[in-house]
Amino acid sequence: MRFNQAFVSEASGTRDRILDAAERLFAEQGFYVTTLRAITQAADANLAAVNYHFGSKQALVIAVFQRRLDELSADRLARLDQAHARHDPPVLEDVLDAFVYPAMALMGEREAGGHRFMQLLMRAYADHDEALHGAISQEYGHVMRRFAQAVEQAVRGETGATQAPKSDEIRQYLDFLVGALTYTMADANLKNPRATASSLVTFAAAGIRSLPPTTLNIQPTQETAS
Amino acid sequence: MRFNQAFVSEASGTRDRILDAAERLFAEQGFYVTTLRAITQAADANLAAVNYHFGSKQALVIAVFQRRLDELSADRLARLDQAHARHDPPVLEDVLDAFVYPAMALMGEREAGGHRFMQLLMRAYADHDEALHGAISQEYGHVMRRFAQAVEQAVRGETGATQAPKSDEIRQYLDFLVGALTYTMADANLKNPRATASSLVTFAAAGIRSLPPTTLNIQPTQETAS
DNA sequence: GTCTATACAATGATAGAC
DNA sequence: GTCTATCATTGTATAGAC
Repeated sequence: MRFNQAFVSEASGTRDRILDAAERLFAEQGFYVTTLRAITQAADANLAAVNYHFGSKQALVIAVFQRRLDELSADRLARLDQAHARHDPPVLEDVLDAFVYPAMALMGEREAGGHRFMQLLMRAYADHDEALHGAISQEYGHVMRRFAQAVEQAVRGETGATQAPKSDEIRQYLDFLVGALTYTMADANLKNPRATASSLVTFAAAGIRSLPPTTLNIQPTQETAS
Repeated sequence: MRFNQAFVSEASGTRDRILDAAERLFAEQGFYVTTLRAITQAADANLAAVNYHFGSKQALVIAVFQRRLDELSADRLARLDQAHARHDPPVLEDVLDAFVYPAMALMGEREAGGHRFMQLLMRAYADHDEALHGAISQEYGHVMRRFAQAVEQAVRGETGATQAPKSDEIRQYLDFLVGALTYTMADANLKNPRATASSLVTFAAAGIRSLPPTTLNIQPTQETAS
């Protein structure tokens, strides 16, 4: 429904200019304090252009967001494919690294605006904004499903057994990983992202391996001392 | 500097009414969308009363926040003391449970507003608000230090060795726990908080136990399959 | 000291001309 | 598609009543 858009080469440059300016300003100042007037001024566009192209400020936020999120998801899935190619049942650490590394890579890339995106991700989850939350979980759902599948294969491959933890539990443990990752990477004072990401993979791998196989009633003794 | 405040029994009821109304509305709608006019109207107070008693909307947010946070911290520390009383070097799971349980308990308590507080916590970390972030980390810092200490004792007690993982690494792994906890509990669709909290303790305990002791150069082989 | 009424600048959004 | 003009609403500040 937007054929003209693809036809004209530099047609609606304003839309992209607004998108770029918004991303930069959101990263520098955050959603709330960044005004549409500041965005349009930086983009050399008119105030009303935002509402024309995106409908609302919230819609602009989602648009800016989704662009990065697509990038992140693509990077993760590519690395997951690599992990699969390396070993038939993938190594658990490789799978987790495929999930964690791309997020960490965002930290160093852009001009000091990497961790801002993680903050935006946190805010997206914290917000009651159903539209934003829905847009993210739709994209995220697909990725998470593939990673949960890969983790299940990895765990089953390790034990050599046909039994593996239930999918629901694996999904939950992946949620733990997402939480730890998002929270940690959102820290503005994070010193060594690379080392932190590595630690997180070790941490999560140990946690996932602690999952008991399905329908296995034998449990390790809880009492440890004295 | 506020002696009259303590003297008069029901003196400034408006301040508390505003605090209560703000908490409820923030929980229901979030920081951003909740206007001061809506708060003062719900509190049956005048608009200007907010700025008189708190100075600004941001200061009100912090005040609302700190009230719950103090409650949460006190609960956690009390349970940590219980864990210490149970075993001399505390059991790792007990320590982690002392940290996780109070947060989970918030979910069921208040009239469907429990998980909202966790969302507010996430939002606080996601926000670029330095004042809010500072107010939280100041309170949290003390608590986290005590828990890191307890975890170190627990791990050292398990191995029986005098060596334990470095404090910095333990602190980092606790950050992972905080992230996973906050993220998970902020989910509005969380079905079984109790079971989730239990899983999280198991998950984190395994992760922490995977930490290598200090100055130990021997590392486990990364290659797993074939 | 506590509270109220009122005013102010800035914001997101919209309508209509071009 | 773009722009100007305009709107209602927001957080905040002030003057003054009790």
